[in-house]
Amino acid sequence: MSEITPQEPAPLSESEIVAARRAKLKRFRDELGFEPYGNRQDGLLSCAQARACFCEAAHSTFDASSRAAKAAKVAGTEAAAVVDTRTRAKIAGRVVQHRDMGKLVFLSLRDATGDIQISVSKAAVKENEWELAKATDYGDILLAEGPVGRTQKGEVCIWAEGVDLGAKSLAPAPEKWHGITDPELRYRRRYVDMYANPETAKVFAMRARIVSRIRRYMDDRGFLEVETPVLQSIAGGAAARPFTTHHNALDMPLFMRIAPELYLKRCLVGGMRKVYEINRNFRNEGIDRSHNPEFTAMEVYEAFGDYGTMMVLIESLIHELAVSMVAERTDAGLRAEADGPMLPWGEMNINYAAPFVRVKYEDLFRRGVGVEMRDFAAVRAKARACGLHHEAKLDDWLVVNELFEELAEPLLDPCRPTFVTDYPSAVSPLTRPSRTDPVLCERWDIFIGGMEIGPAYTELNDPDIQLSKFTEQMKGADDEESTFRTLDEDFIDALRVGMPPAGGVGIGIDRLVMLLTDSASIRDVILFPLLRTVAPRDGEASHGAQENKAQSEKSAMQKHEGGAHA
RNA sequence: GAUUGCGUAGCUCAGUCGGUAGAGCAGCGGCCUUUUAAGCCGCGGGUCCUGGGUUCAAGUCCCAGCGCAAUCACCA
Repeated sequence: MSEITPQEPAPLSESEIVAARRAKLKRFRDELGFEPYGNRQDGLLSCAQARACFCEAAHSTFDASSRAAKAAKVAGTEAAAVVDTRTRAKIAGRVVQHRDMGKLVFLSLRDATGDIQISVSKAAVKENEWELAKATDYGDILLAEGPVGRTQKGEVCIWAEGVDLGAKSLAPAPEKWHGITDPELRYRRRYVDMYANPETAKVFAMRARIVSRIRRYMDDRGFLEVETPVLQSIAGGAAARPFTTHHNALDMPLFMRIAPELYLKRCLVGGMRKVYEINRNFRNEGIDRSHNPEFTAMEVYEAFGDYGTMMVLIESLIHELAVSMVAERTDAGLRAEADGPMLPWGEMNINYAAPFVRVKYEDLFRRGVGVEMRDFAAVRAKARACGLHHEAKLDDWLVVNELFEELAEPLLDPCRPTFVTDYPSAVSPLTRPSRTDPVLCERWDIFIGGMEIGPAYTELNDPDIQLSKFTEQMKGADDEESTFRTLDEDFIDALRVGMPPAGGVGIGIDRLVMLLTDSASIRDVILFPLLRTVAPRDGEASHGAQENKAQSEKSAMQKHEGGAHA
């Protein structure tokens, strides 16, 4: 790896900007004696820490005493020594501003914590350091060391007494004011987006804290975090198309999981009382503002709980997260309102006050559709009146559900988190029917901002009912679906061993992060969202592209070999 | 998968009725020791997404394709 000798491959198509940067790299190394790709550095402060080092008293003491010394020098009198008690800081950051005043250069360096200005004076640094500061490009990573003071305009500034090169950047930098705005570029070159648009980096820092708070919340309540297979020979636990893959040595077809559900339930059978997994799922389906083919969810199961247990758990979790976001996002002028934490989401202002709204499916249906959902004649009449033309082909309950989605769901207030409870059994085939009314099942869905954040169930743990429902479901699957649906007999076996009654819930973490960080698209909260690959143009066949090609050829060969060995 | 919109310099964007391709930033050369998107003087930089077509002439009009976005469909 380290044996690659530095050289100038300089493809013909290279732009003059890149050529200029390469020339500088060479100059920094050969003439100025800097290592363009840096070395270990100890004792670095972050930009935010360095800014926090500023002390007004030390600054004014230094300012006064150095002015006195200067005056004394002019007057030719004896002066007291300059008093400098300013804190010194050593920082590293990417150059995002470069203002060259002649014999004084102002630079803004940026790291994940923010920006800090440094000033490099010709008189204060070594000759080669001065030349480096003069010639450095936007995007280079620099190190600076010196006292933390202030400029005449009041900006906190490190008055550099030493400058070093952390890493030379060869890439043309984005516009220093607008950053990059083209969403495609932002997703494809996220590493540029992250430094050019500090908002991006901020969202991902918030995401990390949200996920960490979720973990702490679950851990504090005695839930055990587990990890279950991503590669599954039967992709169960949800109705979705899986991605397919293949294990060479075992010569076995495999699926990427669409849900961890069936494995987490096995954990309950094994004796875990409370489990959760923050899990990446993969679903081979369309992409839009709230769907990415791989997404993060949290699934939770609690033995001897039910869907009500899960409601209390999730309501308080989301409420707590909202409270902490209000506290954290002071920049957005947020505060805890008397009637609950409010967070903006696009044009909306969502009120996370607990308790959340609760509405029964049947009641919402009555309000939205205007007829009783169990009165199928009235339901069908209404469907026809609404122009639901394929109504005749549908099962009664499917018509109910279509009308519900069309006419009742829009009644939900997107600005209030809402639990819709007690769905008809017929539309949730794998759910346990209600103890009091078998037409209904013990399930809720939580909606926030018009998005479905997740469902919860009182889990089905009767192996015989589970088996017959699975079988029934597979009969209804069309050809394409049935290719992916296989009866998970081992799971039925597990239920036969005996699974305690349980409540379970799945929460879409990406969507929750969208809401909490005011992000419009799921791609804004996923670091590297899936994009179509784009063929490199002629003359642009870069190193990376060739490598990729070589790699895919290699893996194709391996696959071939795997097949041959079988 | 369908519909609509967008694709112009490294980046952010103009480009009129079809008539020689523009600006700011970035880059290169010069000046400048307190700037805040610093400023001033000068210079270079284009596969107008790709391929066809119409036309004397296409960044601009038409067709097809590619990519992205939005909406819908599929889907939790």
